[in-house]
Amino acid sequence: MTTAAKTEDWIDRFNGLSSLEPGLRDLLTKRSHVVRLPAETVIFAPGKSPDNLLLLLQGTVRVQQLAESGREVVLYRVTAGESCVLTTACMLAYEDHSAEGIAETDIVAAAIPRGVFDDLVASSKAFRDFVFRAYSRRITDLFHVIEDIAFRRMDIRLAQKIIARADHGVLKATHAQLAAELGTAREVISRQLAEFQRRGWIAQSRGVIEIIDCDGLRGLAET
Amino acid sequence: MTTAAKTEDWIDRFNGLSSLEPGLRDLLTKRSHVVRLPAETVIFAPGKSPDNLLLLLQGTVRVQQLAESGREVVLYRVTAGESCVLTTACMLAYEDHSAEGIAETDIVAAAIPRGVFDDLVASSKAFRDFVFRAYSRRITDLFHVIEDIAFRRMDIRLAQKIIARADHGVLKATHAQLAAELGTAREVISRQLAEFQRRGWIAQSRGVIEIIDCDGLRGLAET
DNA sequence: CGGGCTTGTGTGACTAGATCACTGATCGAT
DNA sequence: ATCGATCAGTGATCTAGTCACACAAGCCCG
Repeated sequence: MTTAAKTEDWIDRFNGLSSLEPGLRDLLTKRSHVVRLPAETVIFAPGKSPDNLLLLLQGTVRVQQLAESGREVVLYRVTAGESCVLTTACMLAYEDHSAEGIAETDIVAAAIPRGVFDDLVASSKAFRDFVFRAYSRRITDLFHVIEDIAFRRMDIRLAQKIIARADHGVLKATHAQLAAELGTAREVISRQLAEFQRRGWIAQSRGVIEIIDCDGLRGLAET
Repeated sequence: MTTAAKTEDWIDRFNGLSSLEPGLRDLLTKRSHVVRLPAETVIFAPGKSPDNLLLLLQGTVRVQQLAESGREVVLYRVTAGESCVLTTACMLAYEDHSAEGIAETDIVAAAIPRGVFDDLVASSKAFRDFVFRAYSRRITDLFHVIEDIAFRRMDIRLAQKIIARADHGVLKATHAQLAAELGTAREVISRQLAEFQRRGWIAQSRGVIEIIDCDGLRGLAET
C-alpha cells in the first residue's frame, strides 16, 4: 500500500516525533489517516470543532479571529511539520471561541483521532513533549500578536508583514487582505502603501505589491 | 501534621480534579507542597520560568504582557481554584515570552513539581482533562484580549473593566493602573473617566472610583 | 465591441486614541 | 510647614479607524 508507505515516514517530518517509541509509531501510523483538503476549506470555526488532531504535511492553515463587525486579525499560521494543536484538545472544552482555521493552500495532513491522541499523550513522553511544545509555540505567537496590536505602529507592522510574506520580492495580496491580516481597516493599508510607494520602497498594481527597495522597508520594520 | 491535612482536601477545590484516581490523589498530595507568597511576588517573568505547576488555593495572580516602551496589558488573572498552567509546561520550551505573572494578593498555592506533573499527565485521564481544560480557558482569555484590543472602543472596555473589578461599587485603582490593565495610556483613561463623571456615572477621588449609576455604565458596556 | 458587474483602490472629512510636555493636587514623611 | 513623590488634568499634535463616496481594472456576456 502506497498510503501505508507514506504514513510510515511522515512522522519524522515533525520535530520531536522522531524519538517516538517504536510501538507507538505503529499506533500512530495505523490509527491515523492522511487527508487532503482543497484551499479555502474551513478546518474549524465557531461551532465546528474538529475531532481530529491535524498534523500538517503540506500547505498552510491560517488561523484568524473574527469580530462581529466583520473585521478580522490573523493570529498565526500552521505550516508543514506543525500541528493544529490549539484547536483540538483545547477547544473541545470551552466552545466560546471566535477563531477559525482555514486552509490557505491545498493541504495534506495526518489526522489523529481524539482517542489515539489520548493514548499517545498517556503513553509517550516524546509525544507529550511534542504536544506541549506545539502549545507553547502557538501561545507565544498569540503573545506576539497582542504585543503588536497593542503597542506597535501600523507602518512598522505593515512593513514587516510585506517582508515576511513576500515571495521573491513579490506579494500577491489585496489591500483588504492585508488589512484583515493586521486587524486594521483597508483604507489604512491603502494610505500606508501609498506612502511606501512614494518613498520608492514598493511598486503596486491591482492585487500585487512588488518590493523595490527592501532595505528601505527593512529600515522601518526594524525600528 | 496540619499541613498534610490541608493538602489532602485542597484537590477537590479544583474543578475536575475530584475525579482523580485514589492512588494518584496520594501522589499529588505527597509530592506537592503548599507555598505562601506575599503580594507583589513575581511568579514568573522573562528569563525566570518556574519549575512547578501552581494550583492557586487563595489569592489571585495577574498575568501581563510588557512592551519595551514600558507599557503593559493585563492578559488574564488566575484565581483560587485555577492553575498557572500556561506558565509551566508551556513556557519551558519557548523562552521567548515577554509576559510576567505577579501575585496580586498574598497567595497560597499547591506547587506540583515538573516530574509529578509529568507522571500525572501520563497516568490520569482526569488530570489530563484538567490540564487541557485549563489551557483552553487561558487561550480563550487570550482570544478575548485580542478581540478587545483590536476591535473594541476604549470607553466600552473601560466601562466593562470598572464594572468587572469594582467591589461593592468601589474600585481602588489609579488611572495609570487602569491604563496598564487595558493596554492604553494614562491620559486616555483620565479623559474617559472625566467623561463618565460628567455623565454622573462615577465619582472619583485619588486612587478611587465609585460607581454612582451602574446602569449608565452598563448601558455603555453592553454596546 | 460596448455595456454592466464585481472587485479593488483613492480620497476627504471626521472621530477616536496615543504621545508629548507640561501644570496643578494630594498625601505622607520629616 | 515644607519637600518629594505620586496622582490627575489639559492643550497641542500625530496616528489610526470610520464613513461616504468616486474612480479604475478586470470579467462576463450579449
